[in-house]
Amino acid sequence: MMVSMDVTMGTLPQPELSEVDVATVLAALADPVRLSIVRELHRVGESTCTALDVPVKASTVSHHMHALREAGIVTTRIAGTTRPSRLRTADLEKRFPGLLNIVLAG
Amino acid sequence: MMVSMDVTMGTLPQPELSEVDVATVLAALADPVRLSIVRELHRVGESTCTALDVPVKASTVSHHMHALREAGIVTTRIAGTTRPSRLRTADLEKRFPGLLNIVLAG
DNA sequence: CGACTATTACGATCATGGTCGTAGTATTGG
DNA sequence: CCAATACTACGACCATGATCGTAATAGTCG
Repeated sequence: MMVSMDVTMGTLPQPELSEVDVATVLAALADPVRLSIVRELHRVGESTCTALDVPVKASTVSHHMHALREAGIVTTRIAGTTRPSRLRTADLEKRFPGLLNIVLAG
Repeated sequence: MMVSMDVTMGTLPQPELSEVDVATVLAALADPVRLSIVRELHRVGESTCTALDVPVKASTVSHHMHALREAGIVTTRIAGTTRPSRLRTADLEKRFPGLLNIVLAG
């Protein structure tokens, strides 16, 4: 068995939050499945697509995660064959103050 | 000529903002035309559908205003044949603190 | 290498909703 | 009443995107 050689894995491509406009973020959040994904990520901290408890197929979850990533809402790191994602809480709060709280409160 | 008999005209049906869920508001705001309507309403205070400077036909503007009204974002009063609308700024700030500022800043 | 798992890419289907035109309603003014 | 204006209701068309199944890719374990 190999010891892990590099803890600093890469992340999937994601935009600078300063370059993301409001319309993109709102459109990404205007979906019930994606809203539940965001809330679950906030609750558990980090999760892969298959571990999420949403009523759609895995390929659909991947599609939604892609949309959330392109909107700057989540960041996804590469860990072996898995792609754990988590909310970009600090970045979002700086760019859109209060937005995350609004979404999580609902 | 008749003097106006009743300044207290009615308003078009609108929901209590406490009964509006986040998904509805986000979906209503996730459209470029509706975003520009919201921003213009904030700038001029109040406006009718035809007076708004948006690149769509009047019937489409009416459709969008209907969506914004059902989402609790605008209130529309009845004034003769016109229907001037304005943002429900205070209600929105109480229900979704910071949301309006995020939208208007973009 | 081969089996298994996690994920993504791709194409197909289908529902949602943005847009328009037309028609209908309501109010004002002549 | 008649005309004009503001708006809405309705139906039609069409682009977008949510969903799925399948296939392809990549890592892990033996």
